[in-house]
Amino acid sequence: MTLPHPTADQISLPIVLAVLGDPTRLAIVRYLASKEGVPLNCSKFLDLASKTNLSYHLAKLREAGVTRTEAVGTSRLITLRRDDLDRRFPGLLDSVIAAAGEDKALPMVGTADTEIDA
Amino acid sequence: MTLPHPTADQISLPIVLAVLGDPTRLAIVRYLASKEGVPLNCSKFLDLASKTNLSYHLAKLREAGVTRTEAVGTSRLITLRRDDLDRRFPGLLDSVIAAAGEDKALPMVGTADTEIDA
DNA sequence: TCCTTAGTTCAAAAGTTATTGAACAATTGG
DNA sequence: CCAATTGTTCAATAACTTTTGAACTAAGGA
Repeated sequence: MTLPHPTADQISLPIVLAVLGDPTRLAIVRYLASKEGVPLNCSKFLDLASKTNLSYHLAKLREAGVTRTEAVGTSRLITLRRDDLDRRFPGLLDSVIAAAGEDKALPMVGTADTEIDA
Repeated sequence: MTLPHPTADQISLPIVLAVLGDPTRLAIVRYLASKEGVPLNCSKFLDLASKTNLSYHLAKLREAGVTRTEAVGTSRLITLRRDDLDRRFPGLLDSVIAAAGEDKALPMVGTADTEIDA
């Protein structure tokens, strides 16, 4: 049940930049980076957008090669493709995440939510 | 005759990423970086797009704070806002330019042209 | 002054991306 | 099996972005 992902060398710079150029998706990536290593499921991001819209944005991130999505039961476990991105575009993800970390204008994940660490 | 530019602190990360997410604009930025220090005029980029369309893309770059545009006579001298971008988003421009440098899929500036160094 | 060069503006058309709601599928727990 | 949970798909619409051509401005040279 593996969803379609580009291989590392299929990842395109303009597509990655365009995909990260959306505030909702940038907020998702920032949150994924802040929990690096921990695979998160879609519901974590429900305060950013509707379920349907989230599905759309998470598909964009996956198709661009920014995230990896594993289907486990009815859940999707989402992780950052850090090694592939670092190999392909050294330093890019780090600088984007560092810059996003400072950004008060970006939507926040886990502010209206019950924030229970599972 | 100074055209409107955002101040350094008005430069927004998602807007910069979205603006760089267009292949034509990324090619412009790559070329500007390759000639860093040398202000270029719009005509340098005529093999990327029509005059009208270039005007549009160069305005996007300027409004996002990626480039600075000086009006000199009937020309516009365009430079990268490297210091402002570096201050605001350390490492970002460098990693984008390095990644773009390798990218064979991006359109090229100065391939069909008469390439006379003025 | 007239012509050319360099670039902008405007409105329309074309294309693309984002958002929505309703309906669907698949897994899991009771 | 039934119901709930988790997420997807589809079609429609809304909202933007890109591209175009024609008309324009502003400066500079003959």
